[in-house]
Amino acid sequence: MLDCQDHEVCIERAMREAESICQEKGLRFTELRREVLKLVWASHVPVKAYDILENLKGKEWSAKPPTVYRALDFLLETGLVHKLDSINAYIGRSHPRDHNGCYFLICTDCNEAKECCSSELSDAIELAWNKNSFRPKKITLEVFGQCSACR
Amino acid sequence: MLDCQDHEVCIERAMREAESICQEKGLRFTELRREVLKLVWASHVPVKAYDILENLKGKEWSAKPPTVYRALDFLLETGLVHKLDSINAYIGRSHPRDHNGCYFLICTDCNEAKECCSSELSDAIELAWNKNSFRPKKITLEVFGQCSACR
DNA sequence: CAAATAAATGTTATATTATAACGTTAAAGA
DNA sequence: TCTTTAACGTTATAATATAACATTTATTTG
Repeated sequence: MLDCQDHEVCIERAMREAESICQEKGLRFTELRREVLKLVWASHVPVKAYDILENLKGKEWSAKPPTVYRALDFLLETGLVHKLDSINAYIGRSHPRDHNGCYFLICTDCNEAKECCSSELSDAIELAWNKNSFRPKKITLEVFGQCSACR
Repeated sequence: MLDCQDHEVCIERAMREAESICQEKGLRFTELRREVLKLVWASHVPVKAYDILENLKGKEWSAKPPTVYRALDFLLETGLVHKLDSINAYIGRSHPRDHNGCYFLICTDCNEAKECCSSELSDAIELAWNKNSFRPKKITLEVFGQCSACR
């Protein structure tokens, strides 16, 4: 369980931040993209693309796979959502303005995913790359285990 | 480019180590599993399951998807190969006896993947989990970027 | 050793995840 | 307003992976 008291508040904060980020960057935050982001934020549990698809169909949309994947691509590029590659699922980013040193702790019991930012960690990672004279572009760091509430 | 002078030697070392690990653990290292491991080790570039499938068909095997996925599952469980979740590809593990603190540096230019072990890194990671009182079971850490030879 | 059991593989079918390609609509810029 | 571009609709299909059940091969046990 996350320390999110009222998830409605959580969603609204995320939507407001998304609005302002898109405005700043001159990006079009369309109805569809808004709706998909809301569906991703519907819980703190990572969601699957085809679940979003089903949910969109329940509303007025004529949704087909590309509908969802395009919206997700936009949200990923903008840093508003994160894809958990190891489970092919998507999760809203709590700190969409910080693009570095963030990773996810995914509880295998309750499925909740918590976004964490740690500069110590990103420093250690950077140090390790330097040793290998490797120039990192994208880091995928996903940790599965038990969260504090589930043990 | 990796500092592997003669890849044949590299493959043979990996196969010998696999043999002895399976023997120690009392696991059956069958012809099929051997062949799949060889195909994974054919290069230092991560390979796709369906490419292995095609290669198996080129030999005497009656290979279908489950043929390959089962063999890969065995090799994954035994720690002989690693799955790179972000690209759905498989790579031979150079240090199959060390199960911790290992990660992969994948060059987006030459596609080569290098296995790295760093205790500093795994310590930093562990520290971060402790802060979140999270008990990690599986860590996926994949770094994409440019290797030293490609810059 | 032979029978029983378990493990591995064969086989068919299908589920899941994702994208290509092209047409249409809506928005932004000139 | 016209042109251009970006977003979305639609059809089809590619890529990745597993379920379920039959058969074969290896191991264990009586």
